[in-house]
Amino acid sequence: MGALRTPREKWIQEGLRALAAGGVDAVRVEALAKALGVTKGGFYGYFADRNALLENMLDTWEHESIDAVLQRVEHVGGDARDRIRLAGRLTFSDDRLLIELAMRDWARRDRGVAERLRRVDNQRMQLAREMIGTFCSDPDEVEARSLLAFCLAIGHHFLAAEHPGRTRVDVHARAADLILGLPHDDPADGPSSGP
Amino acid sequence: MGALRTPREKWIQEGLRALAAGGVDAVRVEALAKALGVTKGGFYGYFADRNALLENMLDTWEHESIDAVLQRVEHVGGDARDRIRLAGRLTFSDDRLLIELAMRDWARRDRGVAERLRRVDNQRMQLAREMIGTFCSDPDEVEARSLLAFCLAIGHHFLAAEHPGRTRVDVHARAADLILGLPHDDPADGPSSGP
DNA sequence: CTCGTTTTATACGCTGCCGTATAAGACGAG
DNA sequence: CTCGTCTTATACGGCAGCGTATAAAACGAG
Repeated sequence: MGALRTPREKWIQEGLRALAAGGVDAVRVEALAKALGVTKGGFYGYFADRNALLENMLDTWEHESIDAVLQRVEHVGGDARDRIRLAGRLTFSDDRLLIELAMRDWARRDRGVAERLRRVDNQRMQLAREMIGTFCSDPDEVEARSLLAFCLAIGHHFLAAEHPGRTRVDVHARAADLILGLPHDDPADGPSSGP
Repeated sequence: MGALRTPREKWIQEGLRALAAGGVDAVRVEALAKALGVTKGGFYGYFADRNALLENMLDTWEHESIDAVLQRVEHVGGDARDRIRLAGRLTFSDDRLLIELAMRDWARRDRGVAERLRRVDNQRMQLAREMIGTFCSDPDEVEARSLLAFCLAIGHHFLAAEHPGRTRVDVHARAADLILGLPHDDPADGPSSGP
């Protein structure tokens, strides 16, 4: 048997890279081939057409998004607040983030993509509920805080505003503390410690 | 002089519609022409090329986004919390929302768009700061709550997760109350009224 | 009505992309 | 080395979109 010089996975991987960089419309067979240093000759041996590649990209992404992150968070110890922060860092790590954002935009125009995203988001949301439920007893408030956590994690990447005199990281951290119900001293009070 | 049968504004308007429906890549001269019931013949009398149309679309959007909303909110009375909710409803009203979301995705890939979005978002964020500042004294917390307000308003449109037993509207309202510092009775307590 | 101006339709060449067909090349078995 | 198989390159036809050029049509002034 001959060797697989540029196997299926390469195409999918490159497809996800193109998706992250330029959205679905940037996933073009001939462009991927050039990026891989080959021509599209071999492509149609693995995929019926461009759409089949897109489906495979979605399968790969859905699988990895759910499994890779959730398992790691479960096998780690620590306080619920630490674990939800870890989950956030894992699911929105640099290499996954751009794909994530492109998927969300894609999902607004394609029902199939929206369905997959719904499955992934529901799993993540459930994780958030469990974590937040450990320190918040009102179920309605747990749901609201979970929604906020998610919207903060995603939304701040779509937000272009600046924070004069502060860094986005600091503001984000403070916002996260608000969601997680962690108190801060009011600077109008004394230098430290509350009542 | 002959009459303008399909003036500049028509092309821009149709361009924004296409942007909302399918993203930047869906803004195609010939497609817009067909949607307007004409051919692209007249297009190049108004615009040097497709890119010129995109620039004009951005100008129009930036101008309307800032002026239309901010002025209306200022000329209205009422409590700060009501006004920030009105601002949210205006800037993310149905007709503007889809354009808004498409812009945010576009901005991630085009520095010029990102710059315009930054200007718009900074104005809106400033409004949020002023509103929230009326009932929150710690500047860091004002900033964090403003960020949360914005992320909630934008982010929940990118979120596919569901809320079993609740509606998104209810959860969103509860989350908004959290940001605005409005208390809710804990259902674990008695049927009503706190201490 | 006639004419000139303004606006639109039509036709063209060009590029980029899709999917197919076929030839060339790499690789391992024997 | 030779052969067959698996993989890739090349060539093709087709479609869609851009921007240009030119002809046709609408419209208002006189």
